[in-house]
Amino acid sequence: MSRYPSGRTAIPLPPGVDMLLSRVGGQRRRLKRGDYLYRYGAEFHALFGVHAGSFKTVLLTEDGREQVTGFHMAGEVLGLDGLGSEVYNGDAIALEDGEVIEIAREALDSLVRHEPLLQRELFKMLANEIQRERALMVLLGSMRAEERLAVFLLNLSQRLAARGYSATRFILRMTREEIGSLLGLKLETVSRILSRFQAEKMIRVHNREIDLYEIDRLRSVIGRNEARREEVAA
Amino acid sequence: MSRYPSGRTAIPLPPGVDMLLSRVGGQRRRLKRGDYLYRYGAEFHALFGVHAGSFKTVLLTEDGREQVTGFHMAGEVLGLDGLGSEVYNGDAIALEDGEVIEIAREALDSLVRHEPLLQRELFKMLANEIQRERALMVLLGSMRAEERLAVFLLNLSQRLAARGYSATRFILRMTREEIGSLLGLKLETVSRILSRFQAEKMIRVHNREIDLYEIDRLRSVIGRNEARREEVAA
DNA sequence: CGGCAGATTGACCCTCATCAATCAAGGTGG
DNA sequence: CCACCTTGATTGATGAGGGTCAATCTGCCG
Repeated sequence: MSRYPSGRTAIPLPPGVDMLLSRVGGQRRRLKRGDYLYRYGAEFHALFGVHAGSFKTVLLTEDGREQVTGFHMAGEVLGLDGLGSEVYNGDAIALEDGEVIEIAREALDSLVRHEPLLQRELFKMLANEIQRERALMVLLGSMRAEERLAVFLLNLSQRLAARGYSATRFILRMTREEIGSLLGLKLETVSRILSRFQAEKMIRVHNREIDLYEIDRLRSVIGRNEARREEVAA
Repeated sequence: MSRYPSGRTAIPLPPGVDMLLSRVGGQRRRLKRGDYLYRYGAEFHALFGVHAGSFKTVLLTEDGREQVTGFHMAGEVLGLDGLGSEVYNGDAIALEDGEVIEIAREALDSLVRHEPLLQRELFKMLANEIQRERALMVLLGSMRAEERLAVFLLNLSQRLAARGYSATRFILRMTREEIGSLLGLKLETVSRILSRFQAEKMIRVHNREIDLYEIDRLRSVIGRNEARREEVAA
């Protein structure tokens, strides 16, 4: 289960993504930090498998609000929500230089028709996205700031580890403001709580560099408030 | 495109749902208030089209949190997120007596294989669910309590109107606590804000009965805070 | 008629937003 | 190569919006 894919970067892809890319992977595209992968309202023409770098997806509302809906790294697929509609429903922006593989809608459509397995895989990916967002809803709806940050750090750590990177030492690719936007907090709050975690010796923060010293204690931050009502059921 | 599927109540179904039900609709099932339509972790065997009544979907987390993820009425389809996995990922519970139409996975699988249109429809429904949840994320992440309730009331009103019911007068099928759970607020806050809206003569509340007197003012509650930073772009 | 779940309202307090000052790190142009 | 400027991060002081605790009220059902 634990592998050290060393190499330039031998990234273990999730099986579904792997299948998708090997069958319908097309054009590659390089992006520089700040580049838009796609924009809100643009015609949906392809999914994108992230090959290198990281991205944020942003949702814009009519009334001028904007909110980060996720950070995405190698091995993840962007644009899924466009599948059902004709346009992209938000922006996707590179947080650093990166590269994606296009999965053209056409190629997808025709292949999916003849490949039940692939079709199943797509449904699964859509469903996973729904799951991911529900988890965020719970976070936004019921967690206090400390818990949100703990979840955020642990989630990042876990995803990086799954890709063969260190689970305890990594670089944040996004600003405090972007983190705050995802978590429903202001950047000052994000900053303060990271500092607090550091003061409590659970982590070390220096700008974008993060060291997780005590993952267990970090984990125990989650749910250390809020009435735990059950414990023992009648 | 617009059809009025008979019945005592002429409920205009969304076209996708209509198609789905007419092609793969199977067993009907009656439920009483409080009954579970499906439970977290149960094997996924069918989607459900709501034919009458209303339901709440609830997400449960490992650490004992639970959160309402949506309220659903006639014409909506439940269980979509199970498509990609083998189990249901939350509970669905009847808020009042109701009836659903089962769409068995088997029937679905085989028919979808030969029906690109139906397949497309399913993708669209999944994508819509993602959209719906993103909207909730923005609500939870960036709106104040008043705004959340305004959005909630307007959304309910609009969905009821789309089904042929009054847009200005309706009965809430859920408790204050359930509303709060969806909106990330405590029931006391929900109650207070409804009272405030009433004091400002925008609505009338009496327990579960709601009258929307001034939909426009209610609409203007949304976004009447929060720095509107652009207005005129450079 | 009594009991109970749900709703309302009040008082108080805590968390987080807001406003603001300072600091650190890059990038750029001289 | 260094001074300058900009962007992002940190930290403090203050206050408001909701959470929490608690009392009361209202239907509703047995």
